[in-house]
Amino acid sequence: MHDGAAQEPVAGLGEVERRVISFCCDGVRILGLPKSIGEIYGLLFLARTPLALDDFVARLGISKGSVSQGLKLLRTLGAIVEVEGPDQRRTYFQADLNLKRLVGGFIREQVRPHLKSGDEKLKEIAEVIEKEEDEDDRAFYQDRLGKLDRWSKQARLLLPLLQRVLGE
Amino acid sequence: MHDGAAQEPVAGLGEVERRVISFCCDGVRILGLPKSIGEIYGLLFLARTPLALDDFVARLGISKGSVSQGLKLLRTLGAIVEVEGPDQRRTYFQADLNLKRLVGGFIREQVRPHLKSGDEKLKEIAEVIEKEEDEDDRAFYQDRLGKLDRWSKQARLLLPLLQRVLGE
DNA sequence: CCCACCGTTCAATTATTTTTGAACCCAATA
DNA sequence: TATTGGGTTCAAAAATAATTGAACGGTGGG
Repeated sequence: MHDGAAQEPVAGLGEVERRVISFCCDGVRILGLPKSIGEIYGLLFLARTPLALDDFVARLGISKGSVSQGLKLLRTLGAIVEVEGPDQRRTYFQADLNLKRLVGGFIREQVRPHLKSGDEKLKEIAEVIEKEEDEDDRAFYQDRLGKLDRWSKQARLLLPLLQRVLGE
Repeated sequence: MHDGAAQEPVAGLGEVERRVISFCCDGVRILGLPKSIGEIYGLLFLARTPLALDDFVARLGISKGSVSQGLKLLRTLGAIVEVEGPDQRRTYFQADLNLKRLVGGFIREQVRPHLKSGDEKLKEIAEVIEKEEDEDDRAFYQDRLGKLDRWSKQARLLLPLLQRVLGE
């Protein structure tokens, strides 16, 4: 799949920044998010003052569109938060350094919806199996579906646990 | 990103099979694996007898190359297992229905390597920070790096717990 | 009420990942 | 030792995802 090596260097940044940003890119990659998200979060994570859209464009060298979308996603995840800044007309952001909230946001926005739609699919499958004529087939399918149901339940059970363990 | 809807129908299969396979595709997608992996696992999950490479090619309508690679990955994950079959010359497989082993394999093969290389990156960053001249900058960077270190440790801590909770 | 500027949107482009299929290797068989 | 058939490999093609940039909407200041 992806091998974790070889990242194009990010221009106009100090070495620590470049490396931390690269680390964040790896991190969001594992979560299935695009690199630009990692760059934006990484830069903000190391920023001593709030940053606004144009700061990301200038320092990371990525487009306004990408930054706008990235900030939107990170905001809905709760990974960054809007704050006041020097220029009244701009929207400034700070990184939220609380891991618990970060994980919570990711689960809420990216994981739960999948589990939910998965559950609906399982229900539909159960209905289809009901209609199966052959007794043996029906029993076999029901057994297998039971497995899937249990797996899905365990996955859902896991989430609160996950949040608790990662609680700051 | 991906929205969980709209899957092209799989030909030559019963409705239950099609649906379960689609469910498996969603599942592996969440884990960041390609659709073909989900198709292969799904078909095998519903198979009453062991299947060999050509069975997957014929029933799923995907190429020999994809099936070969998919079986290889699923085998290293421990999600499927080689078994004897009617034709001595072929290699047959069965799905492993034990969730614990499945999760264990995924963590071992897909998660741990990332955490490991992440740790190495953090060590390198620490070294770079040491060289920072400015006292304030160094302190600030060290604080932030501490955060990342803690997060990385918590992620690693999580894995055994995960396996325990999902233990059949 | 107009202008200037910040941020959003989305069709087109670019980058990345996945799949294909033909060439190949190897073992079993004749 | 040639042949056949199962399985692997990998370069090329196809599919998918991410990024760009130009056009647009809205807001605050003049």
